[in-house]
Amino acid sequence: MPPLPNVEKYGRVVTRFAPNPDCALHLGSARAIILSHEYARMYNGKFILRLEDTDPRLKRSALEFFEMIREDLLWLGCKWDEEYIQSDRIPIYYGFAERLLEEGKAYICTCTPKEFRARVQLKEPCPCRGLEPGENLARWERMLDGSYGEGEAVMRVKTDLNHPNPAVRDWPAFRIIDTRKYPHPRVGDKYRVWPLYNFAAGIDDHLLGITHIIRGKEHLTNQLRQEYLYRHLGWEYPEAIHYGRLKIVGASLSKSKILRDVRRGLYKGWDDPRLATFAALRRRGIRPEAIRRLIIEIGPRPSDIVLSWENLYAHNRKIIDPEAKRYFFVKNPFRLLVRGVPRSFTAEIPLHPSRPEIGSRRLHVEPVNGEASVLISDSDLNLLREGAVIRLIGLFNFEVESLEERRVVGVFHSQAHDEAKRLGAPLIHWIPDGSGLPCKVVMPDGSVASGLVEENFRGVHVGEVVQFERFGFVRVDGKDGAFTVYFAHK
RNA sequence: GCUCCGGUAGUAUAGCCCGGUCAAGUAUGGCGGCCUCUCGAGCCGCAGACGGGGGUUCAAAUCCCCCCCGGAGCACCA
Repeated sequence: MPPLPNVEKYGRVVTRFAPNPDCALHLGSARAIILSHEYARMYNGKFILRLEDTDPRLKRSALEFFEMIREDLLWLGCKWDEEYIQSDRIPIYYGFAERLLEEGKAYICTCTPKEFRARVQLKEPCPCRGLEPGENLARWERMLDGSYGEGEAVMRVKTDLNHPNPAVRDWPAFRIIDTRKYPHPRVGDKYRVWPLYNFAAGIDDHLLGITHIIRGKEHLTNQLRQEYLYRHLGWEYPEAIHYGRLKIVGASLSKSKILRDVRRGLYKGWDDPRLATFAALRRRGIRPEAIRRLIIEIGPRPSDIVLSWENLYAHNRKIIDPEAKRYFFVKNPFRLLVRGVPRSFTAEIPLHPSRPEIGSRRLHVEPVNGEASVLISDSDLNLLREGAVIRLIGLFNFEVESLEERRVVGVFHSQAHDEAKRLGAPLIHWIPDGSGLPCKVVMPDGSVASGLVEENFRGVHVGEVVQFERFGFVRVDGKDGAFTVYFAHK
């Protein structure tokens, strides 16, 4: 990662991650989290988690997300040194509001948004802008005591009406929310005047001693706005780094969309494999370290990017490949009868091809009247042309005799693997007929593949990531009755 | 429309500030080969990019201008 700017100016680097707990976290937040955490770690600094739950109405936070966010951060390996929740800090914001009002640096505006916008477009002040501090304080009191209803008054921070960007002119800092109608999940209707993002975040970044803000570039104009607040208060704005927007092919990283579609039941939950939430990635067997490496590789550049899933999978594969045990999973089992099998065979196959020390698994085939029956995946049927020699991995080679509607019939050819090599015979996986544990594989697109996994699979524990040979890496999700695994990637 | 930010191979990233060593490095993906009793891993090789146009300069991915394209913001959201 590139060095942080002006580190020497500050005693200790302090970064923060400041989400609104209104949805499950997803890959889109990964940059803010991991970069902030990683930089803090790199400079031996401090990483703060700040929950920004200051909108009880439109982007309403929910208790379940507070906890989900903490879980995700821990899972990602981003332990925070301090935690703050903005709904606990309302009186602090009120204090600064009053100070600004007293000093004539903010005013209470009772114009309608439309009126205000029209004026500010023309760089003209609204009538409220010239009010005396006394009157402003009185109006502020009326906001607090309920004399003003929702939408009837806002506090605005004075900026520059000539600012080229109309969006930074006298921006709103507090608004009224009828919390009896829209109670806040943590503090109910205790407050009816709530700070807006730029006020709360601006105040907190200073108060918490944040030295480096790492956030998306959609906040670029927010920095402009907040700089006025800092000037009013005599503070110095921290270093701010704005990274570009991150997308990943085929997944929506829009909180509101995810929220809506989960609520609608389009998805099975926050960890539906079609989602790019951390919960979903976790369930699929994506390791946090893979996400961390990916994000660090991407860095804090300001350009927008569209990630390919392969970018993530490649990192993950490097992590899980050395530890994933190998098993045979036969998707949509199809019967293969091999005639002329001279005796019984036991295949002994290592649990991991490059780590023989961790042991092996055995599959036994007992012919009846010289006929051995095994199950193979229907996806291998295209390899079985009449006359073709095929090797059943670890077992023996056979020659295809005939393809029937419900089974393939072959004849024993030889046992040696070398013989298969010599003939260039394809290798396919299999399980003994009559064995196998039912297993469902939940794919990233939400579809489900089913089949049988070899009996040796019985010992795996939930959460383990294994490789189904010639199929892909999967994470064991459940083993009550039938097995359920989630597909990670090839 | 206005304000701002970006554009290096399929994807991601290095280089850009401080022009030459960049006929552009790396990872991943693709292709080919080797190896391996997996379509995994590993090894070797191949193909693949400076958005376009001008200018400055002995020399430009790097500096300047114009254009094109992409994105963000323009909320009593965060």
